[in-house]
Amino acid sequence: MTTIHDVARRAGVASITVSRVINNSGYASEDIRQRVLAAVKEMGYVPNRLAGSLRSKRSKVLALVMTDITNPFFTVAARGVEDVASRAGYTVIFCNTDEDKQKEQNYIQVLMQNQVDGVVLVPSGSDSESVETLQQNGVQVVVVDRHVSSQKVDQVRCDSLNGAYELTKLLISLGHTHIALLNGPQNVSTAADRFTGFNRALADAGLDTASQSVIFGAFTRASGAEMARQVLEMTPRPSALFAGNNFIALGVLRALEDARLRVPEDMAVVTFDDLPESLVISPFLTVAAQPVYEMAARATELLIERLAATQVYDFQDIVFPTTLIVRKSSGVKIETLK
Amino acid sequence: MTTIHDVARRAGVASITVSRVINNSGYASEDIRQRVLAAVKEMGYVPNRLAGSLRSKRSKVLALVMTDITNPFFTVAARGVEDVASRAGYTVIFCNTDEDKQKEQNYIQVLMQNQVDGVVLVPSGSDSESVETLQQNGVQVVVVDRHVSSQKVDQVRCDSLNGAYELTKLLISLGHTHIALLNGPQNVSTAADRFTGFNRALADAGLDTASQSVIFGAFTRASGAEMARQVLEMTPRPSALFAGNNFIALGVLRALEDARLRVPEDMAVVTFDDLPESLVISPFLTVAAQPVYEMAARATELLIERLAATQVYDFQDIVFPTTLIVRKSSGVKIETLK
DNA sequence: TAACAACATGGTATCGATACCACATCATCT
DNA sequence: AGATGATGTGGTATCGATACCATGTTGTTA
Repeated sequence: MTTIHDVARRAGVASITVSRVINNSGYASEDIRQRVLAAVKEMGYVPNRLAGSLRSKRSKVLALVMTDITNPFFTVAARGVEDVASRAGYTVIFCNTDEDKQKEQNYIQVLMQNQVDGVVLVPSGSDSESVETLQQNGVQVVVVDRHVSSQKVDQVRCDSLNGAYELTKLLISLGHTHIALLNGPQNVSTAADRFTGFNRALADAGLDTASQSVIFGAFTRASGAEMARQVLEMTPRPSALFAGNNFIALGVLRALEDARLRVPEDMAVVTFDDLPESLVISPFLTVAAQPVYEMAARATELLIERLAATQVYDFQDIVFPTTLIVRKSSGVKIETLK
Repeated sequence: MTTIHDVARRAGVASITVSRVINNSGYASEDIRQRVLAAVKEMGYVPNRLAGSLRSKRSKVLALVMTDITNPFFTVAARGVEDVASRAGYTVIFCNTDEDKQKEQNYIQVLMQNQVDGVVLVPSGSDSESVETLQQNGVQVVVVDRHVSSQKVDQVRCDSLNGAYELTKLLISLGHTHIALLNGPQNVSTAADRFTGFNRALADAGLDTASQSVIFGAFTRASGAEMARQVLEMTPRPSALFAGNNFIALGVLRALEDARLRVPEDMAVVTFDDLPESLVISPFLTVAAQPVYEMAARATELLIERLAATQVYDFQDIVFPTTLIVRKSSGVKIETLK
């Protein structure tokens, strides 16, 4: 393979000059610039970034560690990260942990070994172990979507508590008194916050929180369907279901269809996260929508700012608001039906 | 950051010995092995792979360059690649090209700069430009799913032609004489092969191929819906639709639902690729299923074998058979209905 | 016109690991 | 006993780029 020295020899300059030209750093006369670029082209020179990063101690690579690539929520987030990163000259590596702590830690190790400059992390749990591991190794981190206990890291997320509060309040205002929350894992902050918001809305409305059904499962279709089946067998059966995220909602819809229950006539349904238009028959789910793209983009900006910064400064905790979008799935006022 | 030299000093050995211990290469007495591992642990040593790869000229990193990460087809393929790769000690980087030639080339450049050892490539077109670029830079390649014109590369794919032939033959045997093929891009080999298989089945049955509707679009839900809408306005309207892949099928189903057409009563539907159970209401699509996981795994094995090989050998072209799975969406014999 | 900044280019050391070679020691075999 | 090969350890050069420092030229300003 041709190296920077080969190019330099061909162009009749020093290798450091070639480096300056291809990186647009330092000065270079137009004459030399042309000669170098010509040599690069003729020889099909591809710079070896390993060597460069080794010396400069900056790899210009970021990683997005997320829990489920197949979820449109994270697909959109990935675009947000990549757009901002590539604009700043960074490459992004995508890692999928499947909500598995072990996989997450493995990836963290591999990323550190490969000297990534920074990590956008969607943690699989609420502890800050991965965050600390990275920081101890000099890798910058931003936590997105989910909150971790550490105070010493930038965090960007949505207001799950308030979103859940609003969704629940809506259902209550429609006359529902028995609502089931089909949630994600209890140790994930978004699930915990949605649980809190749910309870608070019930309490504020003077409803008994103890008599509501709350199930903690996983943020997957399969878990959503399974939790819905459990709920349908309860007596008395809830009149409304609150799905913890988009995938749980899809599972819920499937279980309801299997049980020949209509939405919203037989069962009201609301959920977190909007689904891209292409994934659903037609938009009809009432949701607390999160500005995913903006969240991911903002997180990446924070990360890059910190990488560029010459000194340390306070960690930020940014919370985006959710937007309540009322569609058909939440139904109309129960009294109206009677 | 602690380096291998720091660890060596702490353990009272030479750095090369540390290298041997952590890589399990060469000899090391039990005593020294313990001392080194203890030092590694105490100091939280994380090897710098950039340095190692620079010297050894092997990064132990592979890349999977695919066209649509959000398609379950590729999600499964990704697992196939990763499983085989990690078993052999390789890390995998995932790249998504969105069927965009430019993006593909950009990724290829970045991957070469970062010295990946090999690439599993799902090409966005049928030319072999990316393959050649990689090979010229000493990066091994295996082409998966889609065929490229080059003879000098390992290729692994499914028998799209025969799969399409069987699906079409099935529709014909059910009495359909006017079938529309809603296909992917014409310059993608799988779409082209399915087109050929489609035509061959029609010809073999003595049907006029010219009078059938064939539309080339994209392998997406949106395109599937759009093509279906076009077809529904035709006179005479086809009685069966052949979707070029799973996403096109989902778009088709949506368009049919919007048009209040029932499947299979009002319109028979068949497609390529099976969908994971979790994505559909209930398995009811008649499909030509492809062994995606096996295909991806086999491709990765070929790649790794070639990386381990000490000499060159003939390139392989492996073709997996498809499996016809008949479900409800293809309907029953038309005469039966009358 | 002296002084100083901006422009332009190169020499050399170095990042952190491993390749390669060298050199002991020890057990085993004829 | 000497040869042979497996075992065990280290010294030094090197991968390909960039950091840092040095040096010369040109233009500009007081």
